[in-house]
Amino acid sequence: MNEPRERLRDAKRTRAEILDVATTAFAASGYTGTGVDDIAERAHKTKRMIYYYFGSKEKLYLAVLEKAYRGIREAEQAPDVEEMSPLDALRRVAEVTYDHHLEHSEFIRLVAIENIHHGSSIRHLEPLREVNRNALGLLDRLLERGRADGTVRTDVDALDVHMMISAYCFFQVANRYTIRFLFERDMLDPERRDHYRGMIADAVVAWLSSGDD
Amino acid sequence: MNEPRERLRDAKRTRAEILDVATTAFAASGYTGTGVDDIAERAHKTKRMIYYYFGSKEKLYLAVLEKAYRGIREAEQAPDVEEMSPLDALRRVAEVTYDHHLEHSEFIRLVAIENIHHGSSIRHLEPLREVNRNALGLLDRLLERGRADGTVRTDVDALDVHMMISAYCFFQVANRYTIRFLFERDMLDPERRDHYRGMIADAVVAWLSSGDD
DNA sequence: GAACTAATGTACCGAGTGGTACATTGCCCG
DNA sequence: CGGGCAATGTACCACTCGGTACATTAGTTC
Repeated sequence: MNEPRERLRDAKRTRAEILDVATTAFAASGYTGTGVDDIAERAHKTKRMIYYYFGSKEKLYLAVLEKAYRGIREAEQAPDVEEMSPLDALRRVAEVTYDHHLEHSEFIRLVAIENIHHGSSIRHLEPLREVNRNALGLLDRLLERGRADGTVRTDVDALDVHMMISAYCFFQVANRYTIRFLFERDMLDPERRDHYRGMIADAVVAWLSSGDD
Repeated sequence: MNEPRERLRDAKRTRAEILDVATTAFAASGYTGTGVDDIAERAHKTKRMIYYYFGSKEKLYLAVLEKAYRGIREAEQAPDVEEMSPLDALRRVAEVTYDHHLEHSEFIRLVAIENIHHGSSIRHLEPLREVNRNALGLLDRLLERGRADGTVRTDVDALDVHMMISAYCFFQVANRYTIRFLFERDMLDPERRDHYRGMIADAVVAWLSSGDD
């Protein structure tokens, strides 16, 4: 019953709302394609507020990028796979990663945008490196177990596997539009989702369980 | 000895030079990130010429996109694999596709840019659909042969395979910058090229030769 | 070589955009 | 309750950028 009364001036809320709208806007239209005025209007704030809280368009974009990256890694619920066999676990990881990507297309678009700009912004987000490298820990342990019991090939590391899986998921989301136009197939069609999830899972398992001699 | 004398006014050459510079510029900085003045200057032409030959920035970009797409498919030297076993042939296709992507990063960036813009431009390039669908013919024949002799799983089609391979290659090129920063690994390092080429080749073969029952 | 047009150069406009100066008002604290 | 500052509103600037009007020159044609 202690609902905090709706205040007209709420720094934290204002800042957060701007950040949310900015995330959507940048993801939708790119950095240069998004106007500060647009963001202000869509957030029902004035442009003045954006500069008050973020200082510049560039810094706002930086805040968006950082929050998106942190959010994605946190949301990445490490599936409980420590009990499973390495290969079963890797299959599971592939499946979870697939769903995760499809549910966070906004983040994927931000990554694409950042790469278009040669990573000029992410460079300033040093702390993200740690966050990201840690994300490889789970894969690393699974591969190690698999190598130990002879079920997983020995010539690939955690990042290799991560790349294989992410590439597949990323591609479908990021290139949805050109694919749909050129091949008349919507990769995000819910009807086909099981098929595509199964594809990467099958590929990863088959690949990793095939010998490297 | 009949060198055509260097003319000061050469419509075809001027147009072609603008198109080349524009391709590089758009690929490097995106659509909104590239100014018409920049292109003009770097092509040693005047802005006036761009409008004379292309009509608008949008139409220039469209011309760039079309030329890039056509060029990439033509350069796609279909490897001579009709004599090989289906699986060997598919391995070869994966390897060739990998190299092809790495050598045409400009094109890949244009695709990424186009998807950032929701494919709003490629929509106007109807003829490209035909070109692209034809590119699947080779894969289709290989899969058919493989299914016939029982070496290839039956639950995937040519586009599925194309996606698997392209996704992997595209990802490494398109996301080079964020990957390099976050994981301190350059996916385009020549020293690792054989490893990464082998990875997708192994994965495709292992995947397609694994059963689907 | 005169005439005609394709091809090019120059100078400018108007809208949009990132950013800011200055005024104002709600909220908390004593 | 009233002062003081955090938070917000308004109006504006400087500049970029896509696009164009108009003048000019190189090539071609007869």
